[in-house]
Amino acid sequence: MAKTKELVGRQVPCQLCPLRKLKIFRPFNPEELAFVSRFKTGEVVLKAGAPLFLEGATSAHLYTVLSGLAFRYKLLPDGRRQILNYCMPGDFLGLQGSVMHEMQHSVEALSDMVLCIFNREGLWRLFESHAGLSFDVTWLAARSEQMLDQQLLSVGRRSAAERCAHLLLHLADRVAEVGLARSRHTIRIPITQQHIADTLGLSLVHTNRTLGRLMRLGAIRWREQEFEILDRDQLAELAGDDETSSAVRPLL
Amino acid sequence: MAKTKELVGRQVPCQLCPLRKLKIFRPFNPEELAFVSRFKTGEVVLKAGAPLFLEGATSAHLYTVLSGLAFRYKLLPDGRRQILNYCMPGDFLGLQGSVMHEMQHSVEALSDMVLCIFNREGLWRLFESHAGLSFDVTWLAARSEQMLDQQLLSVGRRSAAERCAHLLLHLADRVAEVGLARSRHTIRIPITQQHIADTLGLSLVHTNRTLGRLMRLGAIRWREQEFEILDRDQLAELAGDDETSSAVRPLL
DNA sequence: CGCGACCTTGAGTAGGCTCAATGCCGGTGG
DNA sequence: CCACCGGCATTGAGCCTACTCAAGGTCGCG
Repeated sequence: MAKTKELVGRQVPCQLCPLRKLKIFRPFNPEELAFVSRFKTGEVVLKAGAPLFLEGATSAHLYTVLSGLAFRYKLLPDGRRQILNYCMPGDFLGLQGSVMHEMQHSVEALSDMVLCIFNREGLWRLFESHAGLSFDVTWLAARSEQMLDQQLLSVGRRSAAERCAHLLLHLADRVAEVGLARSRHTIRIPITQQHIADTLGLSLVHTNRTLGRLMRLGAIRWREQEFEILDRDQLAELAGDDETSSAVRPLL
Repeated sequence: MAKTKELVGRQVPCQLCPLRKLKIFRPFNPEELAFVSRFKTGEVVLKAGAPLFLEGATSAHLYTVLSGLAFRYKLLPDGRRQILNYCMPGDFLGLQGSVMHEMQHSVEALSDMVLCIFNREGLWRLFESHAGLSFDVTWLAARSEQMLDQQLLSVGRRSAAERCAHLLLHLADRVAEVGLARSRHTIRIPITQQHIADTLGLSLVHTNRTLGRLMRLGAIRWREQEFEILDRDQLAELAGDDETSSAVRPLL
């Protein structure tokens, strides 16, 4: 049986973290970098499909995604699943668990991933000693709240086609931000239509038909677990409201 | 013309804030209280229906709800509205605006309200000087993210009846937490069925019919802009998943 | 070669939507 | 004092979006 979760000792020192080179992340001063480096206790490697958090469990850890993708979701008792959002490199995970008693959502790897591990006590020390970094943590929390707001607007008030258009644009933008787009509009993420459906509050069948319609319109291309934006303007028009929220952000 | 927004100089000193007596709020030590008191720059009085924030505007202020209710919402260009959540006494508003460039959502008073005003720079001083309070701010952000998660699950995956049941329970619980329930289950909040509809991603007509069904089941009572929980168990059963998240929380 | 994961398509159903009209109530102006 | 109006709840009718059930296709893998 293949291991799905593997713990690795400290690997990349934060100072050399490849993510920091991206201009989307604000530069840290050496002192901050040193602290974050001490804050980090190791790395985990996750196989695609493996759980990182499970709803109801308590987690002593915080993570920053180094590479790979994941999604956050909740289940209803009868198995209906709602995907809340997607986690990309640079995202900081597990704050809810560190701050509340137990996890109120689950997280599952979408692709193989590597994550930095921090622990709760470290978070407390961070607040005690580094106002700037504390502010960063809060900033990140506010940002993810914003993304949830958008998602809620979509699911609550947009039609199926609008939702699809909006989600695909949003995903494409986020992927591009962290340098994962192979070209300007070609996105390769290991996502199935079932994921899309569970993200948008639609059924699988209807999602398939809606994507099919978008394909016939020439707006996108879909080929086994990967999609491509062909006509960004058309999608943006459909989506209605194209908030481009890509602001420079901290990376813990 | 009646004023809809009125600025008032400092009124209640935080040490005497009536909200602090509620056991749902964690006790602050005198030093913290003193700081928060300095952080506070005044109060606003809002008439029901008046806006507190408008999407796209920048706001220099943060607020804590002292009394009254509000709701946070987003609009689509064509006017469709999604209510994101409700704001109750003790809630801390405007963090997004303080932390990002501009507001990505609007807030409107549901009833007459009084709010404490803080300003951005104060927030920064808070982070610099009070690790505990900074942590509290983050805690509150994580909590509201959690509530959004729940709401998203509801809108994405629950049926109309389930959504209504869940929302009414949720509102009743929150109102009771801050001591606003007139009795164990009688909730009096100035909410219309249009608000419910916009919260749940349903049409007004369908919301009305669904509530009507709940009324005929004897689960709730609805009388002009106020409702009452008659059969909590039945509602909880319908809602499926009754997370009672009422944890002791900070009050800024 | 069979199986599992995923995408696709058809057919019938139903949950939820729109349009439209009615009733109630409180406020306002003549 | 009454007529009118606007905001809110309610109900009927018909439609359509999105759902369910079901089957079939492709591809990769053991």
